[in-house]
Amino acid sequence: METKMARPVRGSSTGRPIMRLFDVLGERWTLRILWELKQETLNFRALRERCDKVSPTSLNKRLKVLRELNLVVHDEEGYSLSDTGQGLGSQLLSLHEWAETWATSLVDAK
Amino acid sequence: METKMARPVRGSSTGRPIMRLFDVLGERWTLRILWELKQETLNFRALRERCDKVSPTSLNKRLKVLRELNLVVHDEEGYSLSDTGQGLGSQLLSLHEWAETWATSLVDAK
DNA sequence: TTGTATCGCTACACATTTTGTAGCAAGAAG
DNA sequence: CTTCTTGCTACAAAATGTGTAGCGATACAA
Repeated sequence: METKMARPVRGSSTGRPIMRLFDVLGERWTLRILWELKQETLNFRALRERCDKVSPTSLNKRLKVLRELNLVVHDEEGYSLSDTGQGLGSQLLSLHEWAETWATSLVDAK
Repeated sequence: METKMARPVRGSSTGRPIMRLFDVLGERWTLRILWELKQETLNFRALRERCDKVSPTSLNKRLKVLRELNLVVHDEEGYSLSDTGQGLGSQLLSLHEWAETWATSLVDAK
């Protein structure tokens, strides 16, 4: 039984899902891509615009990985989060809420 | 009123906290560092070991940013999450739970 | 057929980031 | 003094990311 999870993992060779996840999310643009796709389905060029015109090279690299990991799907409508990916999207939403309070605390600390 | 939040943000110039967060978390090792510090206070060298011997150069760069953003603190005991950072740590814990079910779904999809 | 437009994506050279090794300076303890 | 551990820096090589131009496929119009 071998899955995409078993691929070489940067930083940790245990193959623990959380490490694989940190790996993927730690690559530039990944979080942002998931964030934008959480809001709506977008085609390649539109997604690029949303992500501050990330280079198509990078975008395509990320999308390829995200599709392999079953987080993003691609159909005639464009790119969107898979059912699994939606779960991760929700996590990002709660991260967003946390970030708002964090920002406030930073301001207050001034 | 100006905070560390206002610093140049890779990918987005709006300065929205979530974008700043994506920025920081999207740098290599940041998520892992937070993860390890969530478990316990560690000194520089110990933290390095936990993070698969990340180069001291990278580790120091990350720690510097995390301290500036008030997520990590450094005292005689070593490095640890700030009160604010703990909040982020909890998010990672729930990310961990999600990752476990994700892994299962990947295996099943095989 | 021949245009025109849009799509996903690739080529490639340049720029930035990350890595690995070595080791320094400061402090504690003998 | 020596020896040990600490946080951290220097620096060159390797890996990763960027920006622009544009290709091949597809769709629709003239």
